[in-house]
Amino acid sequence: MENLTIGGLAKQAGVNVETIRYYQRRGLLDEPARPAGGIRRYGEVTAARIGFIKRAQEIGFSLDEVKELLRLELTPGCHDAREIAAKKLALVDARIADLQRVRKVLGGLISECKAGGERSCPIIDSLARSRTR
Amino acid sequence: MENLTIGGLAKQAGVNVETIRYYQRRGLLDEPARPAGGIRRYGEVTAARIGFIKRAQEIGFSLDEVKELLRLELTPGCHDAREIAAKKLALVDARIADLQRVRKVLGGLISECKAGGERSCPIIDSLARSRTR
DNA sequence: ATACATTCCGTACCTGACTACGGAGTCAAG
DNA sequence: CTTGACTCCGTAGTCAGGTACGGAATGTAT
Repeated sequence: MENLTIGGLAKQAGVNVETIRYYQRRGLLDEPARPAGGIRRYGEVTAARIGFIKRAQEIGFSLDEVKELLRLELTPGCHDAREIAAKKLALVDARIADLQRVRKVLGGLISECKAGGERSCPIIDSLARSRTR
Repeated sequence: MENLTIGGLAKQAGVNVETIRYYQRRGLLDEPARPAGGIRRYGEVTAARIGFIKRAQEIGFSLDEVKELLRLELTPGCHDAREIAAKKLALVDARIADLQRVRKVLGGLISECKAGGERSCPIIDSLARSRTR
């Protein structure tokens, strides 16, 4: 262990070297000490941590939130993590609702458009008029 | 008409002055000629155009797409606008599907979290483990 | 020992849609 | 005629999450 260079770590974790540096700057990963003018070495633990970050991102957490979750990893209890997740869930729900509204408008315009003759475009027309809803 | 200063236009259209300038730079609005060292004047047409832009943005078009739609406003026929809208609809659908997947994961974690005892947090645990499935 | 590959480090650049700033010019009111 | 508000114009900063660059140092293979 502690045998990976930053390049090896990046390969292992499936991310760009620059991304690792970026996470270090952001405080999501710490930088191991540099042995007297040599190069840093990393272990599996760090690779796992990057995995954690990436999985958390996938389910919608920002890097700041991931940082918080990583902090919580060390503290016992579930409460704070649950709160963060619940907040995120609410945002996701709201975003879905938004998009479904958009979907409806867009779908409506498109089918109007298909139905109509060639006179003028309902999509353009609808945008040109102030919203009647 | 053509009696509004940029500030008045901004107020009328409900946007920031800087936003109007920005739209001009982006080519969504044209800049009226400046009368010999004086200040530009704008009319209702421009306010309506800004409304068009804002409505199009609301239903998810990017400024580049809006620019395209504005261009299409002048050409007869519906085909191109419909194509842009259909592409956008597909993206929206895909995004909704993504978010619903996220929603499910997040909801699952939260309820696991509520159910479990105090031993360790299922949210953190799940992120710490490489994804099963 | 000489290439060549990597690392280190700071800094700049990218996307999208703005927002802010600063100095100079212009306009309307008092 | 001065004050204050507004416009004009270019440039720079913001957010997130990275990516890219460039020069110096270090590591590795031949």
